Amino acid sequence: MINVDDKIQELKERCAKANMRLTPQRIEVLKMIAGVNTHPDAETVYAEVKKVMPSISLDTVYRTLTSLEDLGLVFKVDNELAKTRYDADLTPHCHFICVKCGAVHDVHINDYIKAPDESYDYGEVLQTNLQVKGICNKCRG
Amino acid sequence: MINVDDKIQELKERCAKANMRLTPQRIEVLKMIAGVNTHPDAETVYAEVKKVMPSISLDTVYRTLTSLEDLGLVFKVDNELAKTRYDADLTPHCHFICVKCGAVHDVHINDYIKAPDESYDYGEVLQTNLQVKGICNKCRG
DNA sequence: TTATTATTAGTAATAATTACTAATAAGGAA
DNA sequence: TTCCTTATTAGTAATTATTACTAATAATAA
Repeated sequence: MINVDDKIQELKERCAKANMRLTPQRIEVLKMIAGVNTHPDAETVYAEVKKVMPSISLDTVYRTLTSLEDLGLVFKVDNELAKTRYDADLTPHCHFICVKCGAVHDVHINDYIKAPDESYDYGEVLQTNLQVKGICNKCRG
Repeated sequence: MINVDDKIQELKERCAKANMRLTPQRIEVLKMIAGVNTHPDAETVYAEVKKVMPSISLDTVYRTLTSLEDLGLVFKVDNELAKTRYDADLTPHCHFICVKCGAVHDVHINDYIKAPDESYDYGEVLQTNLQVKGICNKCRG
């Protein structure tokens, strides 16, 4: 599990560097995502943060998630489900995604490569795929 | 590139087995996806199929894509973009996704593992991630 | 403390996808 | 082939995740 305090410290530094304000909304949203391993969607983040900050709006959560992504503190977990899921753990790792309930679990790549069948206990594997993301040559000009 | 005729043949067999009707809409939609390597979204499939079948509706395209997926003839390419992209090539392979324009290119896994930097010429890599999809233990009961 | 302006709350708008209904046509039976 | 049954379709309305807009608020620097 990642260290939430370290994460908030990083938020402070990156906001300062990017000339962005360190708002309690940003702190709470990041704290929430970094504190769980469930890879929550925007609505879930909203519901959780609302408990400690009842005035926060859904719009702010969406905007904040985008800001945190721009700052390189969280990223979107690719999935074919309806809702976008977020992860604050930036160390290289993979995900097991249940296509039925949408649960997202971390998978440790080295263990998985060594013994895909025994390395974890998440469920029945239907498909494994590798995504490489970047900027294509056309877009680089 | 996959053989479109073989793909249509498979559609016939699977429809028969699944008690689903072999409609011209299903044939045209599958033909379109199988005939390109651009991993089109629903709207693009709609626009293309409309050229040869002007009466087709967008709703039918969406339903047909789901049917073809259920039949195991196409699958959704995971991406964090707004629109879902489809692929009819079921042989194990990976994708390079441009986070700027949304272009999706095929990447051949063995080449990529051997020499990630030289194996292809799609663009600048920002992130590589592996997704494992399946049914989690909870959902299996 | 004050001023500047990025950020927020609240709400409206957008866009992808799904649901609904009457009409149509695929495919089996006669 | 022709007729029937009912899955499927076209057209449109509804839904749902996400984004945009605006006036009010509050984080930072002077």
